[in-house]
Amino acid sequence: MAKKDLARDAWQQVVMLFLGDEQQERFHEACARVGLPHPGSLKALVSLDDVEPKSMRTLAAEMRCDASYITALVDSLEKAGYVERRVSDTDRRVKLLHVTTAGRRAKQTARTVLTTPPVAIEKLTESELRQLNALLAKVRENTPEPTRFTL
Amino acid sequence: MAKKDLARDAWQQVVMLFLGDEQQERFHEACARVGLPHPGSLKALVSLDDVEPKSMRTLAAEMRCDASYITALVDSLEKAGYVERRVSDTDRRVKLLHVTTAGRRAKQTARTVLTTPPVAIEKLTESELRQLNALLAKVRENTPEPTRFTL
DNA sequence: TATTGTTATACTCTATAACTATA
DNA sequence: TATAGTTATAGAGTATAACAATA
Repeated sequence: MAKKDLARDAWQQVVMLFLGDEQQERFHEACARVGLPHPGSLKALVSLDDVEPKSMRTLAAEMRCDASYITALVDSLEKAGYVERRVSDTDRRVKLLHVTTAGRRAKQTARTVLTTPPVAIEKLTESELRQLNALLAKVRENTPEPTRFTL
Repeated sequence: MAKKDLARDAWQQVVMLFLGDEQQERFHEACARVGLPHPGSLKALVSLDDVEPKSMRTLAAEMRCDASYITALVDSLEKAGYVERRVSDTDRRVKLLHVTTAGRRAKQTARTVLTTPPVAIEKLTESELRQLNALLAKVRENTPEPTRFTL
């Protein structure tokens, strides 16, 4: 088989695995666990850095959604006590989003739910898992722009 | 590292790869290419079998959504000429969804878009790709219920 | 009476446009 | 004048409830 087809096959299997495991339902479960209303707000929380605050605008760009929606998302995050808006010292138009301690805890909980592997993966042997990890790590190293958010 | 953690790591990498590659945008692109209004209708089309017709109810159960929404999705698929509703011979309440020739072509187009691998995967060597494929195939063999839809 | 599919309707998620405050 | 964020509003996507036809 041509190399191109091998690559396509590999990705096809990833897609099917992912859709088959219903990661979408995982996302909803994670929302329920941390008490957030919808996946958007959770994605926003996960997109924020624990120590380096981002402006609303930056977050909107990263999430590729409208700024007005970010307002709504951050409202729910603030209501849950997971982030604080603080006016920037250098530009008073800008609001910086600080993740609170509770926010960090919530992220950790979400991370645990989202990265729970499907049973099929756990059935691999230890050495197979090591191989798989090594290959996936290599793929991620090759990724041009690193993932927008880190789990 | 414990085996459990290796499995979690592997899955975490899959999740990040998948989200990083913006498979969601892929889905929208595939919709545009085959002229369907939204991901829901494309997912419905891809969930249908080319030869074995399914009832609306069955499709609703598989897609885990309300029957009334299936009505809307199938409306758009029928408008695009990709499926036909045919009343069942054995139960006249039931409508069976037949994929048309144009529908099969559309599925093939969508498949091509959705399985296009991210560049990072294409950078692996041929032997690494073979290894990755073999491991992923093994994972999919272990999957308890086979994926709802096959790309 | 129970079930399949449809219609009418309402709710949730997300975007566009108009607005306020600051630069 | 241009930019950051908010508010008001509208649109898309999805569900719930009531309904018609068939079982």
